[in-house]
Amino acid sequence: MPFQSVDTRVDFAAQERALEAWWQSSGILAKYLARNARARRRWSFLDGPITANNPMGVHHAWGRTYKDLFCRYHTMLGHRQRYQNGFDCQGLWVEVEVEKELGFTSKRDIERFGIAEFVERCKARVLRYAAIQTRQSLRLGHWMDWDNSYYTMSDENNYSIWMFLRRCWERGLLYKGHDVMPWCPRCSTGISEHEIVTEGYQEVSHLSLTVRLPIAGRPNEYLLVWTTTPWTLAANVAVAVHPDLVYVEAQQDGRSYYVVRDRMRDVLQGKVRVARELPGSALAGWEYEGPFDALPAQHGVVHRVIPWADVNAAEGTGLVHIAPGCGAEDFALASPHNLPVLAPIDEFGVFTDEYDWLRGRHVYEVAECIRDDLRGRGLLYRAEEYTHRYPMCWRCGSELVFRLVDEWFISMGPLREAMMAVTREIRWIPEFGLERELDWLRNMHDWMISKKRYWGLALPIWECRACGTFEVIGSEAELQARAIEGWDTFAGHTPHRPWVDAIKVRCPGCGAPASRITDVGNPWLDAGIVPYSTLGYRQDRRAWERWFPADFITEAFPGQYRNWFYSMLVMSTVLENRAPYRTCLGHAMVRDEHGREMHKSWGNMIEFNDAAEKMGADVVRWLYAVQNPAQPVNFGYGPGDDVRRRFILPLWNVYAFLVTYATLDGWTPEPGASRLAPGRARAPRRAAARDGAGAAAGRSLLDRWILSRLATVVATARARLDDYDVAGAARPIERFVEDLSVWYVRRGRRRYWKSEVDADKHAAYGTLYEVLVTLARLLAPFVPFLAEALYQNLVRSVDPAAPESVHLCEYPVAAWRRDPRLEAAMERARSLISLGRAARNAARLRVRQPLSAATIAERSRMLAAPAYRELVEHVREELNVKEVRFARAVTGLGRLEVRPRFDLLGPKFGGALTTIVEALRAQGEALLARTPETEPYRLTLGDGREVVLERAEVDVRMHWHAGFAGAGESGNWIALDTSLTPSLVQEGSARELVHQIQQWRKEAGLEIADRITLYYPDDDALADLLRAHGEYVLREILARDARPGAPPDGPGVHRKTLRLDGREVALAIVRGGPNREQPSKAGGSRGGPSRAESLGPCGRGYTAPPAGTPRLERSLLIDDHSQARDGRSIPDHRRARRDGAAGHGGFLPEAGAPRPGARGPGSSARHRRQQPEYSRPDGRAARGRARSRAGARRHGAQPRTRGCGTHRHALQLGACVSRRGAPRRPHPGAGHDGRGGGGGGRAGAAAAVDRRARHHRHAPAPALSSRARAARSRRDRTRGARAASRHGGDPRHQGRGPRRRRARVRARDRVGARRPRGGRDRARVHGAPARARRRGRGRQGPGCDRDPRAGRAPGRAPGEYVP
RNA sequence: GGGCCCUUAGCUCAGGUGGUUAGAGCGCACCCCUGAUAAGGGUGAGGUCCGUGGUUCGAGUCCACGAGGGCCCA
Repeated sequence: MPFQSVDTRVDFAAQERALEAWWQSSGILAKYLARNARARRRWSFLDGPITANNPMGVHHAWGRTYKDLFCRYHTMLGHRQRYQNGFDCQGLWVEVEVEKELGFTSKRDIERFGIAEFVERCKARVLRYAAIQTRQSLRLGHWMDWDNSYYTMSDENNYSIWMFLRRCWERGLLYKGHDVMPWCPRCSTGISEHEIVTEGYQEVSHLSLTVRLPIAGRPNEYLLVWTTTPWTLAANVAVAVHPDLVYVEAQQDGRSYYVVRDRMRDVLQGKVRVARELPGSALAGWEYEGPFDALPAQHGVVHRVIPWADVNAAEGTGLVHIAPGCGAEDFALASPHNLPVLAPIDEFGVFTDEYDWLRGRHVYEVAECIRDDLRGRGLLYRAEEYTHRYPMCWRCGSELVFRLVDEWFISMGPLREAMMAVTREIRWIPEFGLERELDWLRNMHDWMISKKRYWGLALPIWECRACGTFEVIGSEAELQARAIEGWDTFAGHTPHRPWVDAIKVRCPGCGAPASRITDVGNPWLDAGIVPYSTLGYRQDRRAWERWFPADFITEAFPGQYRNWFYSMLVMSTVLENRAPYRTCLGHAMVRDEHGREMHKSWGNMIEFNDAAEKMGADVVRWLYAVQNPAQPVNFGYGPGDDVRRRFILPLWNVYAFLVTYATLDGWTPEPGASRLAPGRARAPRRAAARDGAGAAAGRSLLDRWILSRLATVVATARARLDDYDVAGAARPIERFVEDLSVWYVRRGRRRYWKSEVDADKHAAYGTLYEVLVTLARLLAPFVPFLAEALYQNLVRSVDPAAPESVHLCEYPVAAWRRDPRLEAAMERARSLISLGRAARNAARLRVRQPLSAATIAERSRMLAAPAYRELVEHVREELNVKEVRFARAVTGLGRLEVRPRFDLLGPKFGGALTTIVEALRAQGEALLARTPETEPYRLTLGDGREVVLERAEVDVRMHWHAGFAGAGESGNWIALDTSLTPSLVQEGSARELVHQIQQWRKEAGLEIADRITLYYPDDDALADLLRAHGEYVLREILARDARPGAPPDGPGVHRKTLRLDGREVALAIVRGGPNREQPSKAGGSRGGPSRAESLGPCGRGYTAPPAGTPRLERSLLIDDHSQARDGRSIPDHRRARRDGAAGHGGFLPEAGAPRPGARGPGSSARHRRQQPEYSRPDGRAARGRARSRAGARRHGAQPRTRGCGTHRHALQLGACVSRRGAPRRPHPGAGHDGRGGGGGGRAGAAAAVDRRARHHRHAPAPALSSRARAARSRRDRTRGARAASRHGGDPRHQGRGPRRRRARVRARDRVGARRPRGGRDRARVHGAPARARRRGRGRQGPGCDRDPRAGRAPGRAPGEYVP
């Protein structure tokens, strides 16, 4: 059965939905889960539970991509797994959302509503969102055993925590503590320290009071204290001073105020007089009258001044109001100073009975009353608004207060060392995770595990009201055994409030009935127990051991070092003193595509469902896969589109290419080839043997190269995935796909087009097929949908016996022969092609013009080996030359010039320089030839002396012989023979004609398969061209015939005057015409020589689509973009390109004729007519040209001229690239970009000349005139200033010149001449110490005369550097 | 105040254990190709690798100090 046709314009999201449906209907997921059910080797993954409280976001998709990827990878390796997903169910975050649903504002609402009903609502919400998240995860392609997810609200999870707490209690780690802690009055709960994250603080404005407190026994003397929380004054018991700071007694209006000296001017308004200075220690021990001594709670409190080292003089008065019941630091002072602790507010933030007139008032609303009361009693010094950062409730946004509470804690001190030891056993990725975790452990406080809420773990602590004894119940069985009442109420319910609260047990101390404390547990207990609860620890210890510890966990690391990673460490250390996981991969946060945090309110949040539908899940996954997990990812539709264009589309197009041509050729893989991916796990060796089995005969070097690359990338991917390095695997795969697309397929294309079916074509199909099938398996864990789409068509459609899904296959092994030499040689060939193109660019020789030869001079002579002749053939074809030769040395193609660096040698040799210059001129080439690459030059002077020149101290440049243009890099050169023979020119003209007619065909609206007849002027020189190349031309343009003379009138006749070789040629094409032949790729001229081959290098092998071209091919080939298919608008720049192509395809329209696509009066074609020097005989494609000219006009540049012009036939083109250089376009700096021209005028012009001179890569830089030097100096100042302005005007940045210059030097090296040594060498000033040398390097070049370091440099004439 | 991390092109980022001339994508300029075409390719411009000092034959990379930013803790 043949392949299914492939659309290159696939809707990936729709395809993903279809595949998901197919997986569902075919039960593939179930088969995947069962695939390794009996495997001996296990891989244990433990899922960090996702909070099932809202739909999942794109940030969850990052971790879920990792989770799914590694599970799939290990599945394909044949490892048995549990595939269990987890949902986090209990906790305040769920309560908050349910409260919102019900419109509640406080805990009282919940109690009125009924705890039982409220808890049921919480459960229902969790189940609802768990289902939603499950669906979303499946959309992401996240395959887990979704019917077997764990829920932290399950009985097993809760009872496992009971077991853990019981163990803590038995070890004496559990205690009830009093603490002053951040408290949310609205939620009526304490907020643990690690819940007050940075975002938990906000800028708010509070009423701040400065209060004077009368000192006992010192009439008219007052302590001045300052507070931003007036309500805490009611609980004041002390004032703290720093014993070592200097305080003053300041007199004002007949009163004395004590305040720290440094703050006196800020605190005291108006005139003051300093009576004396005294250390804080002198104040300590003084007693004073409290601000609210009349309140019942304050009865008997003696207010004292106490010393405290943490007092500072940065704000306030230097005297700190202390209320131990209202602040954590204050509370810490209570015990050492024996201070009473007053707790003024209840759990709702309301003042208690002992606060008299404040009783019943809310802490949020008393600031003004307190101010007024103090003012009325003459104690207020000042009141003002004060803005500061203040902690807020992370759930409801209410301001937190500090409150004295009873809470339950696990003491961490005894666990600290053990936990740190356990932590060190774990592999942390990124590595700094270890330090972060250890740092947290070093600093961790006792863990507060209680919360005064409703929906959560029922802490199994039963406390006796009578005697205060408490105990911890460790299991449901124990609870039943111990229950003395309430069991009937509880039985049949989950261990949650309110049902479990009904149970009473007998106090072991006094025998009285003890009740459960009403607190629920910290939710991190719920998540931390899962290495035990989900693996059956309580049921079967041996079964548990098979999965414990987890091989791998992964979550977002901000937060989890102190949350999930941490709570698992605590619980596992207590229970088993073992690490609960072996490898912990943390990843950073998701930000928007501009790097900003995502916030709903900022409008830059992307919903997961939107991302999946707009980008596709594979794009989302790949975007995460290539990301460095340690760095925040910038997520958005822009980056998603990058992924699509960069990776997904090229891969898809290669796949479509194979399928299209294989279908046309009727090619199918050999029977063995489709068995590449068996479904059952097998020993790696056998898999390896099979992966390499397709190594058929007839494979070209190109085939062997791509298979070698494939083997390399497969090996890399496996090694990186084994090391939990996703990006390390994904990035090389992406590079491989690029190689496959832009090199293997592009270079190999004609092998698929050609008519005959031979071994080479089989090898081409077989190789590309093997690569793609392997890629499908390689990519299956990364992009499961795309991989499946490829696999289903490439494998399943031709081999029903193959595994049903790519996800049931084995992961590929690197079985093909790796040939590093071949890979290196191919790199070399590609590099030489790139250099050759650069040379063509520089010589203004478009690729369409064939040249006679290219000559390669290679340092290591890698390509000259007979075995690599095929690679040379690629070079030849890509560069469109008739022949590639090898030269022993590049010196035969040009003259190497060795020039001294006057700026460096001058200071070194002084007057002797002239003899050195002469010697260099005389023996330069010989010197280069005999000096090994890494050694300095030893130059013999005329008088017989030898001097040693560092490689940096000379410039080496290449002057190509006339008729050559070349480029080199790293000792490898390629030179093009630019001489044109009439025959070459004619061949180029033929291709030019074809090119123009092809454009015309498009413009005329001809279908790609339409046949035409060409009519041409009888007496024109075109006849010669057609005589020589007619067959080629006709074939290319799909013409049945070319006829001299005028065409008949009638429909389907198109006339046009083309511009060819500087002449205007009036042509006509007519659709249809006499039927001369029916060439057909599928069945036509098979057996004859392939068109591509018969044409030689200039024939690009145009094979006509057959008469009955199948629909599938047409969908791929037909060039009809007149309508956007789905109504999407074409981006402007693309439309411009399209219009440009249709409107003026490199020829001149007839005079006066309106041109389709012309865009207004300034359009390029008209401009061209008015500026004949623009006319180009070669008719190069005009799109970019038109744009560039438009751009040039905008920038006021002159039209460029071309020296070769219409006489190009007769010219030896080498003249254009002779040592004086071809006429050039202006240097971009000379006005195009508005940069270099600066202020215009003479200086600007001189600067432009200077730059242009330097742009002449083959021309030695002229010694600069003093005027040019001055001009450059001015220009450099401008540039420096501009650079400085980019850096906020910092003059340190002005010396940017050297960098720029180095870049220019490099560019020159590449194209024109090469100085075969490193830039670092250049800095090796003889005898100078390293540091000075580095400075020396930085000194050369423009801008250095303003370099503050320049004065320290040995002298350099500013104009002497060589650009 | 302590710990950890970051700072490389206009933007976003790569750059094991020190080693030729620091790279990619996007953007920009120019060009090519027109059978992957709502594409593709090439060439080029653009860098004080945050700064200073040190170690070293050699530092983007190692060390110290400093600056700015982020996270965590106090």
